[in-house]
This record gives sequence, C-alpha cells and structure tokens, in this order.
Amino acid sequence: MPVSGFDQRGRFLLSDVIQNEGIFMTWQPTNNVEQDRFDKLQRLRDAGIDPYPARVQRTHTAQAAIETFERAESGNPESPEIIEVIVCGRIVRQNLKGKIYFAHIEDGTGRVQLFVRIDAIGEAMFEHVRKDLDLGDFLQASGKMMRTKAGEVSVEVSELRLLSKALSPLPIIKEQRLDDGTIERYGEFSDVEERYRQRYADLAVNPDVRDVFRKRSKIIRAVQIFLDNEGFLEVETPILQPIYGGAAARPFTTHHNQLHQDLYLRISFELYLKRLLVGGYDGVYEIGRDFRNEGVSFKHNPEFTQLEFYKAYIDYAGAMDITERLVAYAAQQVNGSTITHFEGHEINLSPPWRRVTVRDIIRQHLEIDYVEHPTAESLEQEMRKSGLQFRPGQTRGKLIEHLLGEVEQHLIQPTFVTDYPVDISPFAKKVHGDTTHVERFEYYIAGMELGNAFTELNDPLDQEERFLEMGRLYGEEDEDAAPVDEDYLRAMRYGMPPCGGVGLGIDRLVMLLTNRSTIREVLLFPHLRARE
RNA sequence: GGCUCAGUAGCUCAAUGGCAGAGCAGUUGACUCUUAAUCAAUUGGUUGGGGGUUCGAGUCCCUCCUGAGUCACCA
Repeated sequence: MPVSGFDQRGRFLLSDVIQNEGIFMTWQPTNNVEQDRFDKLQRLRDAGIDPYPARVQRTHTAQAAIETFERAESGNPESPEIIEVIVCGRIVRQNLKGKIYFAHIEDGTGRVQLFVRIDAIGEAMFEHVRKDLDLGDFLQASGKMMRTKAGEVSVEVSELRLLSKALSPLPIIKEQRLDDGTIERYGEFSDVEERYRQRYADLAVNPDVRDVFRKRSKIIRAVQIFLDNEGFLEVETPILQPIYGGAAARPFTTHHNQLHQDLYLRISFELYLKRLLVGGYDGVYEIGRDFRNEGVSFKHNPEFTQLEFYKAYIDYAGAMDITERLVAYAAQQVNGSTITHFEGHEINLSPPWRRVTVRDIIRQHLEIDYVEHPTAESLEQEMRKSGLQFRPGQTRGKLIEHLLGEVEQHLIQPTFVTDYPVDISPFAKKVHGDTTHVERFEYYIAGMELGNAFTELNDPLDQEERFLEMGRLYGEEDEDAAPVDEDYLRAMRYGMPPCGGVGLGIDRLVMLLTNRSTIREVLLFPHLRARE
C-alpha cells in the first residue's frame, strides 16, 4: 500500500507503509544487517514467538548464578548440589557448533555462558537459535549450573526465551582473556563523536565506560556521606531564578508563560545557600546542575554538576581543611587510595595540601610581582614585556586572573592558591589590614581548577557597595555583571554568621579520579551540536 | 568565533590522480564442549553534503555540515 503524507501523530511517511501486527512502521532497515534482523523478527512472529514479551522471570544474576555454583562445588567437588537457575541478559558472544550452541549473556553484574544442546530444547526451538538469534538480543535461560569440559561455569539450558530482539547491530568487540588475566580487545567502538551521540551503544559495548559512571555515582555518594558526617544538611534551591548571581557568567534565559516572567537557569547556588545560613542552619550543601551560556571545551560543558557547601563559624582556612579532607575521602572511597594517576602524573591527595598566595605563585612562575604594579596600565606593560598574550583594556584584577591562568597548568599536585584581588571577588571578606585583597582561595589539581572558596562576606553594607562596584566595572550591558540582588541584601541585614563557603566542580573531580582527560568522558550525555 | 587535523561497508581501518579493499559482524553450508572457535562459499559503498578542475577525483580546489585539538572567551 504505497502511502506518503502525514499520519495522525504528524510523522511523515516517506515510503510504503509496512503493516506489522497492526503497527504502522515508518522505520525501514538501512542496511543488509538490519534487513536480516528484521526478517528474523518476522520469522519469529510467524512462528508465534513474541519478540518483546512483557513477563520475565529471573532467579539469579549472572554473578549470583556463578557464585552459587562455585560455593556448591567447593562444598562437594565430586557431585555438587544441583543449582537450578533462571538468568537473563544480552547476548554478547555466540558460537554455534553443529547441534550445540554456546552464548555469553551479560546483565548488570557480568556475564555467564549458556550451554544449549539440541536434545535439551528440541529441534524446532534449536532452529530459531540457529537462525534467528543475534548479538544484542536479550534472552531468558532456565537450567542447571554446570562446568564445561573447558572449565567454564555455565548454564545447561533446558528452556530458552527471547526477551527482546535487537534490530540494529551493536558494534562488536571480541575479547580474549590472556594468561596474565588482562583482557585483550579485538575490534572496538572508538569513534568519539558516535560514542557520545549514541552513549547507549558506547555503554553497551565498552565496560570501561560503564565503570566511569559507576565511579561517578560513588564519588557523589562519598561526598554526601562525608558532608553529612561533618554535620551538613543537604538542600535543594531553585534552578529557575528571577535574578541570577553568585558567579560571573552569561546565563541561559527562559520564560514562565502563566506568570509572564523571564527566568534564568542558575549559574551558581551561592546566594540561596547563604540565605539558609541566615535562616539558622549551621552548615548546608547542595549538589546540582549549574548552567553557563559560554564556550565548550575539554573542561567546560554548558551544564555541569557543582557542589557548594557553606559552614558557619569557620573562615577560609577552615574551608581548606574540609576541602582537602573531602577530596581525599572521595578518592579513598572510589579508588581505595589517596594517590591518583592522571595523564602520567602521580598525584597525592592526602592532606595537607600546599598553600600559596596568588602573588607568590605568579612571582614564582612568571617573575612578575603585581604589587609593584598598582595600576592596570603598569601591569599590562610588565606583562607585555614578558611576552604574554592578553586582551588589553581589562581591569587590574582581570589581568591578575589572566596571570594565574598562565600558571594553572603547572599546578599538578593539589594546591590552594589564596588571597585574591578584591575587584574580582565580590562575595569574599577582605584580608585583615589589606583593603586590596580578599580571603579567597581556588584550588588546583592536575593543572585544573577544581573549585573556589571564600571567607564569606557577611557585612550587608560592604556587600551592597561591592554589587554597585561590580556594576560600574562591568558596565550596564555586560551580561556577566549580575543584577543587584536586593532580596539577598535584605537577608544579609538580618545577620549571617561568619562562615566559609566552597564550590567544587564534581565533573572535574570525576575526571581526576577516573583519569579522563575531557569532561565529555564523565558526562553521560555531553552537549553536542544537533545534526542536520 | 580564529587556526590545524579528521570524516571511506554495521564496527575498526587500507587504497601514488587510474578497476573502492581487508579484518570483524552479516548471509549460506559443515561441525554435540566452544570461548578472538574453526573450515568453505558469499552479500554489503551516493568515500559526510554540494559545487569545481581533469580524459579520469576517496585523493586536487572551493563551500557547507559534524567532530577532535588548539587559541580566544570563561570571578
């Protein structure tokens, strides 16, 4: 029945519509592999086999089936107790050998081999096994646990059910376990773009990738446990904000239709979390997504996961203490060690970390002492003399930040860089007796900034002045200059206890602890440009 | 956004401006203990899209798309 046009759901039907069990399909096999699989699907349906049944039974995971058998075997090596199992999983390797069929199926716990004899399941079913099963299909297998002559613990299958037919082929990876226990791979799915665009396929065939995200989950859990044990309260604050702030970044904007209100996706949690200290909590933290409408790079994604924590009655030195213990704890929990290996570097995360001022670190690496250059003009001149490339006409604070950027790549071992110029740090308290610097630190590991922290400014009048000063520095039209948050100032006027606050880029921490060189490798679905 | 590099079969990759190929997977056949199974035969391509140069373009030129690296940007 040749048809083209729009169907009821608005899908355009490009070609002949195939009617299949009452389902109208617009999908067509795109190559001979898919065509073959589609033919198999039809054959199974014609034989009365549902390729996508709803009911499933499972008594054991792959791992549990093997472990249960091995326990029984070690208890009675001669005639081990009979272990009946029903296991489920995806076919990741199959091998037909005449009238027997071997397959490895994989579930979330690992792989187990199926051993299928034609005598055990009957000729009709074995014919489907011979002809209609593919790598990627999901099976349910019932049978007794046994050990093959080659010594592999397997399920001797008495009943086999198809759970899900895979119409598109997963990229095949063959593996060989070498004598030393390492696994050698033959063939791979390594095209970076396709791996990110089809992360499901990447995860399905690359166990290393699955491990990264298991570790990511563990890291976040470790951070939560650590902070909970330190007496912090985990909270959630608005992602949709009428006024963005707490960082210098361009926001994403959106709109609430019924309220007729423009809203911003948050660029930080800072101003909401500190309102909670005003409210009487001694310590709060939030782990969540920040959104910044800026460039994408190996360490920047438009949305990224941030940890911020604030604790009353500590200053930035106390914040450093918590930070280094937190990171070391996470490393210990996920890797079993506070030593981590990143791109050839061995990095020791054990406290205490090196502490050095912005001024000293720049002096050490670039031989420029910005204190000797009290104006932007003078500092620019000095920077030009050193052959540095930079955008002219910036504030002195921005220039100092640029200098720090030049130093960043050298900070491999964990380093707290402290005492920042006041004009780039509107939420930090000034260093006692120094009106030009604030009690702030950023911390660097493996040449990457992991986070940023201050002795939080709790003087509402100073804060208001800083807001206004920022506005003057950035200019009205600069989106990086967040609007003055009057409600935040009102909160400050009720009184906020002295406190320290820390931000930590979770994605970068995951990069560090999993030895991945780009943020995209630790994001399940990194942002990519849409394909046309 | 600038610069550099890359895009060839489902996957991983070859191909001096001269017949678009291999391995894996797939298909057909053999095999009742395989495990990168093996053996025999075999299908599969708009070489990212469009344009140009040339007798002839995967290859050279222009342009667009996508990605990677790098710079710029990024409290």
